[in-house]
Amino acid sequence: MVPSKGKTFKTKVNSVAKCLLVLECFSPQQAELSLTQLSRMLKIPKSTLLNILRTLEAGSYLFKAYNSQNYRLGFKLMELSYNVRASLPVVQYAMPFIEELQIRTGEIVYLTTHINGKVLYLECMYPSKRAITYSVYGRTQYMHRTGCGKAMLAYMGESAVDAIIAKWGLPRSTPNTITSPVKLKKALAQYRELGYALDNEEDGHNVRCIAMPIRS
Amino acid sequence: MVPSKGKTFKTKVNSVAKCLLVLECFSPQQAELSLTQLSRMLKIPKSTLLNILRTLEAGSYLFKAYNSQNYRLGFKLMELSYNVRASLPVVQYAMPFIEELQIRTGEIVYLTTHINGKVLYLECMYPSKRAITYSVYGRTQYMHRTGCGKAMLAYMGESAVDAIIAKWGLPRSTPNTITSPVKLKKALAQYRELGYALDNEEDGHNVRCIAMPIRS
DNA sequence: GCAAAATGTTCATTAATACTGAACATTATT
DNA sequence: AATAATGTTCAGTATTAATGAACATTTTGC
Repeated sequence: MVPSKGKTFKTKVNSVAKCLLVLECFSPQQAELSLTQLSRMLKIPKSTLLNILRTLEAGSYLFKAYNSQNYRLGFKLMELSYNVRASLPVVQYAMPFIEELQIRTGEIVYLTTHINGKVLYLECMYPSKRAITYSVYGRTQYMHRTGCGKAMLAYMGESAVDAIIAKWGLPRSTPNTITSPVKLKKALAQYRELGYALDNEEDGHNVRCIAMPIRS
Repeated sequence: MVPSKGKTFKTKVNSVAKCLLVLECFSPQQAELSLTQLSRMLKIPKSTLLNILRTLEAGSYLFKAYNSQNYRLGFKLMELSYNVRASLPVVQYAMPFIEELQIRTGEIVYLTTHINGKVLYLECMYPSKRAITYSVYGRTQYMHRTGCGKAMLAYMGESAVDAIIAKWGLPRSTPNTITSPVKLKKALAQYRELGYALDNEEDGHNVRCIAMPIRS
């Protein structure tokens, strides 16, 4: 369960755990990574890593960037994520409601869940006047600085909330971000009374938000 | 490269290759799979597989479906696919053109690439009147029965086209689907002359399509 | 354009551990 | 309740994943 400090997961198959960690090294900020970079990040010898990288590459989970030796996340992951989504009944069921909500309010509507203590965006619907319907599908964000995240936190046990704070901290994004555990918990209690959560420019300037939890 | 018949990839790390094959067993039609099902599909002993499944589960690449013992693809894959997309400059660059094309034609516009001999949908833009902007991002489709696929085939070498036919065949979807390699190649030659490819209800009824390749 | 540094790749050895089947536990079915 | 099917544990063994040193290649600095 708990990652043993330093090395891999220590949960069963070592080389598999390593290959998963490799995939998680990439991010929008770090779209390309070299063998040595990965080796340094994961503290795995280059020769060991190369075997893993080649296996991932053979399966289209990674590919070598054009005219560089660096690796990038491969298209196979897109294909798989389509299967995740296509088999998520929540999204299908929720779409009509999302649409109605969008039309009634004229605002952007998001559908989210949580994974590993972070908000995961599943679906969104923009006002039709807005030109580019940039897909947020798969994006993650800290829970404490979004309405959606706080709505979910409000209905978790205190120990679960503490675990998330311990894991990710409460990093600040704007002057309004709640960065104190005590204040956060007070806010959560308030949201429980209200039945919905608010975000008052806690993540982005001029971004306010109201969020309702869907329970069970 | 070529998967050795029966077992795994035979490309370097065995257990990693197996874990990748596990992920690829799932599909929208087979969203849930049990240990025994997977064991039968992959011809891997249950006890071996269980270790791999647990490792994948620990990393949120799989999870156990509520009130059943079956596995499902996990949210981590969504997260990763977001990183794939966010780091794809093509999508960013192409969006303004896609938008313009959509507005000028009033039709649905797709941006696709290819992976492993199939079409992969990257982005789409619907007419604003259309209510549900169902995301196709990550969907795959046979190349021979879509305009996009044939536009790409038209500019591949003949050996590459043959390899794709050998790999996937030319399965029929409508009476108009091209199911003969010879006819397909004639069509491709025609598209090369035209500079664009057509789809005349070859995949779905009442679905026609025109497709242009973006080269280099 | 050359030398130096950094990065990528190969390979043989071995220590580790992934794999396995048989036994047991649990759940589903009749 | 009995039976079948599926999931889980475990300890031994052989496979092979992991490794560092040597070599190849690419990039950098001058």
